[in-house]
Amino acid sequence: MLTNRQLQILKVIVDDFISSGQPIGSRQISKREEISFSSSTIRNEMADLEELGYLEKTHTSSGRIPSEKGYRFYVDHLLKPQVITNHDMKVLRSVFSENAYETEQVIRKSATILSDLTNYTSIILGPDVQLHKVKRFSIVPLSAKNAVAIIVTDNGHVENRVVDLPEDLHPSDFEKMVNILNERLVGIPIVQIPYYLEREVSNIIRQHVGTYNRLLKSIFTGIEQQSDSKIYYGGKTNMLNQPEFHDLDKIRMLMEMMETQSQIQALLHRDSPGIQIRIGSENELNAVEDCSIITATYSTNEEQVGSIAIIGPKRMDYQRVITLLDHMSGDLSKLMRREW
Amino acid sequence: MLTNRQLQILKVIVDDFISSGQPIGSRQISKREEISFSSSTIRNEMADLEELGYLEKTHTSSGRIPSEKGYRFYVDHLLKPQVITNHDMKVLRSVFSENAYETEQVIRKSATILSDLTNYTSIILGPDVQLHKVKRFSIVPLSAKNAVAIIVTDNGHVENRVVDLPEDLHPSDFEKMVNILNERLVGIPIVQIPYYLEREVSNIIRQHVGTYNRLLKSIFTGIEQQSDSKIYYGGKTNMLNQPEFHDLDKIRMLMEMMETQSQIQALLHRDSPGIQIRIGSENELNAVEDCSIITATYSTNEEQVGSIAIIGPKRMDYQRVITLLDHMSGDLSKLMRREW
DNA sequence: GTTAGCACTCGATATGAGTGAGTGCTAAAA
DNA sequence: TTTTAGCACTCACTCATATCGAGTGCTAAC
Repeated sequence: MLTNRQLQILKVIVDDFISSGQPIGSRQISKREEISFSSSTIRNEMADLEELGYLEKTHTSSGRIPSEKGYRFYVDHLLKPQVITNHDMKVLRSVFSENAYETEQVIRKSATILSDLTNYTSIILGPDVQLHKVKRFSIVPLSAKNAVAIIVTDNGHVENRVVDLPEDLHPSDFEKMVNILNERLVGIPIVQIPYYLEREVSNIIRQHVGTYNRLLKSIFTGIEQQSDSKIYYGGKTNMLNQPEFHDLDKIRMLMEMMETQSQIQALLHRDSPGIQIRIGSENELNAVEDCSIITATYSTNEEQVGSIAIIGPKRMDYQRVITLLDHMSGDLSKLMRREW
Repeated sequence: MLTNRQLQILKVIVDDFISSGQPIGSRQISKREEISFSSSTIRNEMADLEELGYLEKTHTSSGRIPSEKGYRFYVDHLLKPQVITNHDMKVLRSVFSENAYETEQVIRKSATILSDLTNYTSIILGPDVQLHKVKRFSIVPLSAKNAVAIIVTDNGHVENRVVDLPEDLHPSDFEKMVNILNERLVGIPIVQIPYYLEREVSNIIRQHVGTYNRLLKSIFTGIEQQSDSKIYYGGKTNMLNQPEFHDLDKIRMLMEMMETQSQIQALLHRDSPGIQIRIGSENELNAVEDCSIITATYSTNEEQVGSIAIIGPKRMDYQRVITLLDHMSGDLSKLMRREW
C-alpha cells in the first residue's frame, strides 16, 4: 500500500512526464508548490516507488519515468473526472450541425474533430454492416448487359455492386426475381443472407423464373464478409509529432498496422461498453507496444455497435481524452438513433 | 549537343544511381563492360556534363548524381520501351478475375497490385462522379421520420444519404415527387443537378405536391461538390523504405499531403491522356519536390476519366513504372467500359 | 524521519585524428 | 589533339577522448 506522500509524488511524476516527455528528477519535483519536502526525501521515495515497479529509469543517472504499472495505477486511482470545457463541447457538437447527412460523412468528420482536439490519432469503426437488416433490395439496369444491385439496410446503409446480366434474362423474370428477393430477404441480417439464399430463396426462384443462380451468386457472393466494418481515421500524421515516435521503424510498424483492417479491428473490438484503456503492452500487438489506446463504444440501435478510439503515446493526456471520448460517443449514439 | 560518349556516361550514371542510390564515381563507371576509356577521361566528361547541368555533386569530392535536368533528359531520350514480363502481366491481370465486381473494389485492388509490383506508392483517382449522369432516383423510407435518398448513375455508381422527412409529408405526394424527379433528372450530369433543380424541377414540384423545398434541399445540397472523386492508395508505407525519405519532416509533409484530397487532386489531374512524368520540382508542390510522379489516365466512357499514378523518389525505375502503368490503365479502361 | 553533502554515473556535445572515396589539374603518352 | 597516369587536395565518416551537467545513491548530521 502506498503512503500519501508516495501517491503525491507518483502523481506529480506522471503529470509532469505527460506534459514534458522528459524524465523527472527529484529536484524538479521538490520545486513544485504542493511539495514541501526536500529533494533528498523525494529521492528516497522514488527509489522505493521504483522498487515497487511504478517508476523506471532510462539510464542509471537519469530522472524517473512512469512504468506501465505506474500509468495503470495513475489511470485507475489518481485520475479525477473532469467536466468538459465549453470550447471543447462546442467543437464536438459542430459535427451535428447539418440536418441531412450521410452516416459516413458524420463519422469521418467526428474522427477529424477528435484528432484535432487531442493531437493524437483517432480511429472510428463504423457500425458493423453485417448485422444490419435488409430493408429493400433493388436492381437498376444500366444496359442490356449489366445492372447495379442495391441493398438498403434498416440503418440507412447502402450496399451496391455492378453485376453482369445473363443474356437470356427476360424482363418479367427479372421483375419476379426482385420481388421474390424483397419478399424473402427483408428483415434478414446481411450476414445471414447466404444462408437464407441457400435454404429458401434459390428454390423458389428456380420454380418461378428458371435457373438464375449465376446472377444470384454474383449479386451476393462475398456480401457477408465484405466491408464488415469500415475504418475511419483522423490525424494519422499526428503520431509523427510525438517525440517517442521519432523512429522510422516504429512509424513504419504503426502505419502498416493502420493499413491492415484486420489488425485494427482486433485492436479496437471490445465486447463491453464504456471507456476502456489499454496501456502499452496491454494491447498485445507489437506495433503499439509504446502506445496507449482508449476506446469507447457507440450504438446505432440495440444490437449494433461501433468503436471509437484514440491512439497516442503511453504518455497521453488520459484525462482529457477520456472526457472527450465519453461525450463524443454519447453524441454519436444519439445521432445514429436519430434522437438528436 | 551531347556527344555519344557523354550520352553513354550519362545513361550509366542515371542507371547506376537509380539502382544503388549512391553517388557514382569515375572509377566505378570505368569498370563497366561497355565503357572502354579510363576513369580520367570520364572525370573530364563528367565535369563537362556537370557544367551543362545534367549532373550534380553532393559535396566537392563526392561522385556525381543526376540533376533534375539529367533525369529529364534520361526520360526523354535515353529510355527505350520495354515489353512487360510475363510475371508482371500475370499479376496485373489478377485483378480482373471476378465476374461480379464493385468498381470500388477493383480500383482498390489495382492500387495494391501496382504498389506491390513497384515498391512505390500508388494513387488512383476514381472516375469523376460529377460527370456521371443520373440513371435512377429513388427514396427508401426507413421510418416515419427519415429515409435514404439514392441516386444511381449511368456508370453504376451509387450516391446515397439519409434525410429527415417533413412530418406532414403525404405518401402520395412522396411518390409524385420521386416520379417527377426521375422524369426530370434522368440523363442529367450530377454536377448540373442544382441548376436543373432550381430552373425546372422545384417549380413543378411546388405545383403538384405543395412546397417540399426543404426535403429537396436536404437531398441535394452539396451533391455537386461531394466526393468529386475518390482517392485510393496502395503501399502508402513504401515511401518509408526509400533512403531519401529517412527524414521525418519529409515524411510528415508527404503523409499530410496524402490526407489532403484537394492537393492530391491538383497533383494528379491531367488534361491530356497518356503517360505523363513529373520529376521533382516540376510538380509544383513542396511536399513532393524530391519525388517523381508518373501518371496515366483510364477512361470509363468517352467523357469520363480517372487518373492512376505512381509516386516515388526521383531515383525511380522509370522504365518499369511506365510499362506497368501503361498496361494497367489500358486494362482498367477496358474493364470499366465492360469490354473485358 | 528528514535533510545536506558529496562521490559517482552516464548521456550529450564538442574536438581532433585517421581513413578512403572521389575530384581537378598537370604533364606525359598515344 | 585526345587520352591517360599521377598526384595533391577535399570532405564525409568513423572512432576515440575530453568535458559538462543533470541526476542518483549513500552517508552522516540534524
